[in-house]
Amino acid sequence: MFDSLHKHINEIIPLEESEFGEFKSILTPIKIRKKEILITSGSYVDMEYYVVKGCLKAYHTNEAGHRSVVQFAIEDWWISDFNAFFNKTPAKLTIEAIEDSTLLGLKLDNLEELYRRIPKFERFFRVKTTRAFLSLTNRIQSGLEKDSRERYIEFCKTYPNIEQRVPNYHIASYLGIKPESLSRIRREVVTINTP
Amino acid sequence: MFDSLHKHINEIIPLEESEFGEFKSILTPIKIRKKEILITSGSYVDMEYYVVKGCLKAYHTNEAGHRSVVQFAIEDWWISDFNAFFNKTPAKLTIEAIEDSTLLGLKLDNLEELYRRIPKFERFFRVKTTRAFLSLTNRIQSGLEKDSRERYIEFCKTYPNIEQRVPNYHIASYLGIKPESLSRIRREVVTINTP
DNA sequence: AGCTTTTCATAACATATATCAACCAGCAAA
DNA sequence: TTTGCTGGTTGATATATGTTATGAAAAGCT
Repeated sequence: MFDSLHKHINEIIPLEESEFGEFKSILTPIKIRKKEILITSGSYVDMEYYVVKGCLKAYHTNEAGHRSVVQFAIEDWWISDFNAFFNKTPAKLTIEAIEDSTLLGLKLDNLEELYRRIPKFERFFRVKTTRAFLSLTNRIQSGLEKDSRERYIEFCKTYPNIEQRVPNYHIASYLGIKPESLSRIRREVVTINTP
Repeated sequence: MFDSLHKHINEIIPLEESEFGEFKSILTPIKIRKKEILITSGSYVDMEYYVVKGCLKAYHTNEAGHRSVVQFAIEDWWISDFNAFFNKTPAKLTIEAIEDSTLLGLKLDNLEELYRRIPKFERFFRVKTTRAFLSLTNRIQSGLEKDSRERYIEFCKTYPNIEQRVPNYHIASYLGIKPESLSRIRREVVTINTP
């Protein structure tokens, strides 16, 4: 249950066994079935979640009722409505399991207490957040200068494991296009690659 | 010169005078004139920069030579090619002054050393990075679900001080549209607001 | 002041994507 | 078996944005 997380942290900050033990003690294991809701839009968000096993999506619903997938998460990723989590405001996102999933929940209060007790964790999360920030800058850059086909191809290369697991209409939503458009793009891309 | 930065940090982490003194000692004051290049695409990036006074843009140039503005920076913001800075890889962005500017440069090595000596700074930059991450999630969400007009209006509301200072074609580029499209949008928006 | 460059605006036409509607295959539930 | 649901595809048309070209006002420079 905790092995993948231990490894995940150790790749950035080597930990004593006891330090990881302290971390473990503030985590809440959670099981969630496909289609169940982890975070409901409008509610307060007291945890961020590490994905041990499974696949989830975070989506936003606008005034017109249209949904956009803001984030996917699979094994070894963190997911939450981070805005709501860090600012203690009501969630604007909904988070739903795409597959049966196993998570480890981490509360903000416990995290801040952990930072005080073991500063290594402050470093770990600084590094993680920096990397997350950098990957968002890349996503924004793609959105600015690439057309839909290029973004789709890039998505397949960057996240082959996600592309295999989630329905195409979720990917379309993540790319900011309609499923019909993605279908047409896929037809062209597939045709080009199969002579 | 250092007052605004001192205040900027103190709003997140109250510092002893001596702690800020240590920070000051690793900063490099830099003056740059309008249109001068701060970071050249392809070069290595040894600093991130705090803007004391002025206005700059970070843009990416694609294979076809088209440029997209990835970031603006005005007083109290940080700017760099953060990907190149943190990963010690060649810059993919160009950073150019839009106005004569005064900056404070911070080297990665000095920053990491500072983290070891005064852990408060690790906390400060964790918090700053978290906020930067959150603001990028908002920008991505806007890109997914809003059309160009809405994104332009949102930009004007969020960054009125930037909208006043930079030419419209820079804003168009930041929004991922062509200046001609922004011109059309502005005509409609202005018409609606002036009966 | 006079000249050049920058910035913004406009128009006509081209293209990509959205929209709307219909359809189909696979599959699970009844 | 039928039924309904999910995920995907296709076609006709509408709309938004890009492209190309032109011009004019504003700003900067000598």
